[in-house]
Formats: sequence, structure tokens, C-alpha cells
Amino acid sequence: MTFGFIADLTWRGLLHQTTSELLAGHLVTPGRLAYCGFDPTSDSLTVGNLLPITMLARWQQAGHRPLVLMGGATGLIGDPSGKSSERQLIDSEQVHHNIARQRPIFARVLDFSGHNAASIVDNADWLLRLGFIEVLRDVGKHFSVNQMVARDSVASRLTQREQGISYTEFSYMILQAYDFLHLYRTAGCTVQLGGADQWGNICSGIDLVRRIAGGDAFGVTNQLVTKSDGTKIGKSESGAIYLNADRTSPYRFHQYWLNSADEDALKFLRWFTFLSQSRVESIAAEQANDPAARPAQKALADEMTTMVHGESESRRAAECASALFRGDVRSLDERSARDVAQELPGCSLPGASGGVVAKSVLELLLETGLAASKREAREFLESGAVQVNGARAAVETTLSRDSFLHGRFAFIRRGKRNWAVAQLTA
RNA sequence: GGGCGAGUACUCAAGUGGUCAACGAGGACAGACUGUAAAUCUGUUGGCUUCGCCUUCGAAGGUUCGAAUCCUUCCUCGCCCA
Repeated sequence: MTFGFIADLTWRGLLHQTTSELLAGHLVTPGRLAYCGFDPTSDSLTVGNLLPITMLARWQQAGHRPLVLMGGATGLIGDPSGKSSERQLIDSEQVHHNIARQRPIFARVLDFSGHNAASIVDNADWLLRLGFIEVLRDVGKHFSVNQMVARDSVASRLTQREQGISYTEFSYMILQAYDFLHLYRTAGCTVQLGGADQWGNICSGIDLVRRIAGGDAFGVTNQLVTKSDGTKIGKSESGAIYLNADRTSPYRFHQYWLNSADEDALKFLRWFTFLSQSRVESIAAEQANDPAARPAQKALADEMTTMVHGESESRRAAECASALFRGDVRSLDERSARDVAQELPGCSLPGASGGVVAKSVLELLLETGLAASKREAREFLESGAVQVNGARAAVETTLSRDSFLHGRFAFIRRGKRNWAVAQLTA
């Protein structure tokens, strides 16, 4: 698959800017090396981090080699871009842990084998070795403070009364530029990919490569992700959507995309998935034809879950969703009930063999996490928001042994789309 | 180091001795309507053993019958001066 990288980004509406007209010519030669940096400030990535990863994947699909740069060293500093306040420093042990936790997701989206295999490097390997004086003399000379101060990311912090910027963060751009130089010299890396907010940092790197190494380097930035309602992607009511299954279950992950607004679904399909232009267009046609069937949301949810969690998890999530929302929970046979229950958050109850089980729904709401407090639980029950195994529950409703499906499961639904399950253990 | 000002619930933001769990807005959640949308309307939004009780208004003390509101010290932040 050698569809041009730039052309691919263009029809997807992902392309923001490129640093040079000469880039297209540069990319004619396959096997070019591009890198994109990732900050290991958290131990798990969220869907917000997915876009840069897919950018690298698209790069790879266009016949080039992708390089993941983990900011093991820069993560100790923190990038001021897009941050309204000074970051908290994390220790290097934490950074190592975070890097290790993040690695697997890259392996899923990128291909680490073959002739244009992806690779991962950590800038701690070279940045930590640098001496302060050495950097000031060799690198610092090439930076104009006048320019640095004019940088949007810095300027906003300087003019903002509330938040200042420390010298530490101010220096970040020098480190990132140095990364590019290092990768250019040691690996022949000529392109840096990043979000539109990284434009300045990328240009600094290109500048440095030209000044110190006398080489030509390029940058490509992608559009920043926005949602139609203006909120940030990857944030849901109940918190961030992570890419790790232990943080966000495949079911929840699938649900997140399935709930995309109409205006967003097709856009996300282009931005995040690898579906072809013709495929996306045919989905768009279906969507226009029958919006209620939500073909775009479904395709999006399936594709994304497959990308991040694999095909079988994706299918399970989809089947689980249709069991819960399309059918009657009570019609689930025991095996499917068990499968579905596995996907949902919940709690288990000691179902003392033969003993009488009488559990109030109110407490179950609390234990399954569907309600944050008793007062809230009561409120949900009073407003008729709660159903147990398909039957509406009231404040005083209690469950006896035979209210459990197959003697084991109580599927609890709060509101329209929040599910949990309480299971009796043998 | 000196002067001034600010710190209120998820966020913004009222409140300057009792009627304050604290106006209002946004957000969020729930109900109706729907397509597990959007828009709209309604309700809720500190906790509990809920006609009542408990814990909150940067922190700790104090004054008072009674404080988010007054006093003291401390912490944090911003502006100005050095």
C-alpha cells in the first residue's frame, strides 16, 4: 500500500501544515524515517493520544519507517504547549513505569517487523547525558530568546496573570529541537510529525538541524481533534477513556465511540480509522439514508475497538451492546449472560447456597458504582431511572433469589445507557 | 524584603454577623421526547439513620448566644516597589 502520505492525510482532513514545498519530493523515496514524540507523563494513554499513533501508522502504510520517541527525559520537564499551568514534575522511576505501560499500544497499531519496521527510542538515552554547559554553548547559541518569548505557548503564559512559566518549562523547546537533531544525525530521521500545537517546536528542530548539521528536515502537523460540542475527545462523563483494557474495558471503549454525535462519527471515521475513502463514502451514504441505524457510529466503534483491543474483543463488545440495548436482557441464555456480565462493571454477592437472598436495589446501585451516594441512588430510584433485569425498580425494591437471571445475574440499568451487573457467587 | 489585593461547592461567580449547605450561570446526571443522537421541556446536583442530623466557604486558632462573613497567625497566588 503506497498511497501517498500527504494525499492520504488530505482527503481525511487531517493535514494541517507542512514545513516545506519540498516535502512531497522527499517522500517519493520510500523508507524515509519520521518520528513523533510521546510524553510519558501518564501510565496509560487515552484516545486523545491515538491520533498521533495513527499518524505514524499512516506514514508506515505509505511505505516509510515510523519512529516512536518516548520522552523519558523531556517528560521530566513538561511541554508548556497547550498547558495553561506549570506542570508537576514526576520522578524518573515513574517515567520508566509509564513508558513500559504505554509500549503495548504502539505494538498494536504499528508494525514492528518487516523492512520498514517501526521502532521505539527514549530520549533519556541521550538527553540525560548532556552537560549543562555543553548545551548552553553548542545548542543554546542557536536559539534567540526573542523568538522563544514570542512563541505562542510561551507568550500566553507570560501574559496570563494567573500562571507564570518556569525556566524549566521555558527550556523545553530546546530539548525537543535537540531530539530532532539527534535523530537526524544518528538515525537519519528527516521528518517530525505532530499536532498543530507542535508546529513551533517542530520548526525549532528543523532550524537546529540546518544550523548544526546543515541538513534538510521536514515537519508535518495534523489538525487537532475537536468534537462538535466543543468538549475534548476522550473525556466522558465518567472520566477519561483509556486505551488499556484494565483502565477502560473494551465494552466501555466501544460504547464511547458508539455514542459519537452524528456530526462527529463520519469525521472520526476518516481521522482515526484506516478505512478507505470509498468505504467511508459508502458508510456516509448509508448514514444519510437512515441516520437512526447509525451505521457510521457502529463502524467507528467496531473499527476503533478492533484497532485497540483486537477483533474478538471488538465483536464481544458489539454483541454485548446489542444484547443490552436491542433485545430483552431476560432473553439472554446463561452463556451469553455470563459473557455480557464479564464486560460490565459490577459487584459480586455471596449467594449463600440455599440461603435467602434479599438485597435492596438501593444498596446495589451503590456497590456497582452506578450511584455515588445513597442520596443519589434514592434519587435515581424515585425518578424511575433504574431497571433490574428489565423491570423498573423502586426505592423499596429488594431482590430475592429468584429475581436473579439464571439464579445468578442482576443486570442493572441506570438511565438509558449505564449498565452494571450484580452476580451471585456460588 | 516592603505595599496592595485575592483564595467560596465540578467550573465561573454571588454572599461581608443570624432567615446559608450557601443566589446565579455553565457543566454534569435523571425524567419526557428520540436513534444508546441533536434540539427542547422538567427535575436533581455536600453527606447521612432525610419532617431531622452531620461536615463544608485556603489552614489553624480566637471574639460572639451565633461567623463564609469580625480579629490573629500561617499557607498559596497575582499586581506594584526593592
